[in-house]
Amino acid sequence: MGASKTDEYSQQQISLAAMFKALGHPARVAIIQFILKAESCICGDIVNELPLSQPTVSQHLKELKSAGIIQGNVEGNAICYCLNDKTVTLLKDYFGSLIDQIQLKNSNCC
Amino acid sequence: MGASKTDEYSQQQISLAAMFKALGHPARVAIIQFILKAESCICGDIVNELPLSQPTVSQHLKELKSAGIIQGNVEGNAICYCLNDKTVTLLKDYFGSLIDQIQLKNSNCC
DNA sequence: GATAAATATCGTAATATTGCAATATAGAAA
DNA sequence: TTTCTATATTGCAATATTACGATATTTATC
Repeated sequence: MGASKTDEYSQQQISLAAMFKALGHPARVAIIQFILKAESCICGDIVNELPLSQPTVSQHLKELKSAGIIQGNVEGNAICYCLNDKTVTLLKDYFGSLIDQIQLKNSNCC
Repeated sequence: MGASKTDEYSQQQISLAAMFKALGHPARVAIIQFILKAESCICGDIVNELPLSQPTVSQHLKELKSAGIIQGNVEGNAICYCLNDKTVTLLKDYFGSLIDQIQLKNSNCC
């Protein structure tokens, strides 16, 4: 097949996986880090920072955006990309509760 | 092309992305949650829990293992899969520092 | 050793991802 | 309205992922 059986999992599992997947590429990690580090988050600056062509960066931005991790706003004839605080909070909470469970259990039985 | 240009990123970006990628599938999120929830982490129990065939589950386990997120130990003629605390701690620290930066900046400029 | 049970690997089909050149679109400025 | 600049989309090739049946491997038990 090749397609994943997304109808067999909980909604929480699906969205958690989708957020992780969006972060699961070095270019996209680099984009997030750049947005955090830089003064501005203008698309063109991100393109200049990464070792990828403009269309490829645009595609990665689109993926981060459709996963809800970033958002883009028109700013003159450029686009300003920023983190979507709501999704980041959600991810932090999901991930945090996983970590809490791990630490409660000290669960390495092997 | 299709292959990612992994030689163009920092080691930290590459490993962070690899860990996120390993978690970026609902089946693998479900596996982690099951290992956390269940008393045991026997491979066969995971296979029974998931809506996937044994070979497919085995493949997902292999991916989690090669990303360092879980480890497997032989236990009789079964295999006991558990979280790898070291990697989980690493992931938590990486991710935590991302979150810290986000909260310091309150960085949505758009 | 032979058999059974648990897990891994192989082979392969279907689909998704990654990357880029070429082109399209949108807004600013002339 | 033409032109320039910034970004998005399209089309396509290369590669990776997902899934499973068939089969191999491993370990326990007889």
